[in-house]
Amino acid sequence: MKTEKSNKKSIISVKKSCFDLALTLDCGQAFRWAPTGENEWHGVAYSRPLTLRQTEDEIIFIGTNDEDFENIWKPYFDLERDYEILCRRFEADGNLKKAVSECCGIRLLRQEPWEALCSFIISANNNIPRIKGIIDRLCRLLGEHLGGDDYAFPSPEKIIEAGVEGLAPIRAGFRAKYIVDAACKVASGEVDLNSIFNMTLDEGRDELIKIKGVGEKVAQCALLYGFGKVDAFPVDVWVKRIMSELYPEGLPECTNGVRGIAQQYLFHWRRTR
DNA sequence: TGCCAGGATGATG
DNA sequence: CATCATCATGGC
Repeated sequence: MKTEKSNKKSIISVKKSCFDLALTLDCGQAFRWAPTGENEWHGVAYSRPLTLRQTEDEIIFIGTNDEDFENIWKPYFDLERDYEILCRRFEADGNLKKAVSECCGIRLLRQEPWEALCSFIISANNNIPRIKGIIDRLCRLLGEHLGGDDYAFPSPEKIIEAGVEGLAPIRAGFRAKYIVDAACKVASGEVDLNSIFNMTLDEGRDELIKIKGVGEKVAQCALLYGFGKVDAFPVDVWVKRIMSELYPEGLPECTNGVRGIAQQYLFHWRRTR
């Protein structure tokens, strides 16, 4: 992945290689990106608004600067990982080869731990369009206004301040009390998110399921999307079907160490057919 | 109307 | 250890 930086107007572009905006931003791993035009998307992460545009052979980052690109967006879009090689690896398996042929271009997003945790608490027994709606209302209600139509993801403190009753307008249903419980345990340090970066998958899972509403699946999603643990393996209804139909003996060898990324390809491939 | 959606929980067999 | 009702909401 080569990076071309232009000195003018804080526009940065990267060579498009296994990087498709629609696939990456709308494959069920993040919920705060929306299309704003032909091959153009806008969203907020780490309290930074960003617009992205996709051309024939490159992805253009609009509204950022060199520092944020290096510190925020490079890790966020997993730009250091060679997805060409990864896709070759996956092609060793017949089913994954089909998924890669249709979904090559998905990159695994490294989101904020707290936002990823909350997002997947909200995802419980829910569908993607409504998850997006609830998170959007949550950010508008309690998130810092960043100008324009952009809001940051609210801090645990703001959510505690609102309480379950205060969250009523976001219409999260039974999940509201889980969001507040997560906020309390994170704010008090009972659950230390930063320490999870240095934990094994099992240790991280045990830490996260202290929170009400966080079970095996939500914990694995948080580890995968919020902590960069690409071997975490969330199993939802779709992946459950894939595993019982395609891999009754377990995942193939070529997914070792990056099971979460393989899962993302399989999940999206299966869900969109 | 009934069913489904990136589930967790507590009770029951 | 496997199964089940319940939790609330919007889209179809």
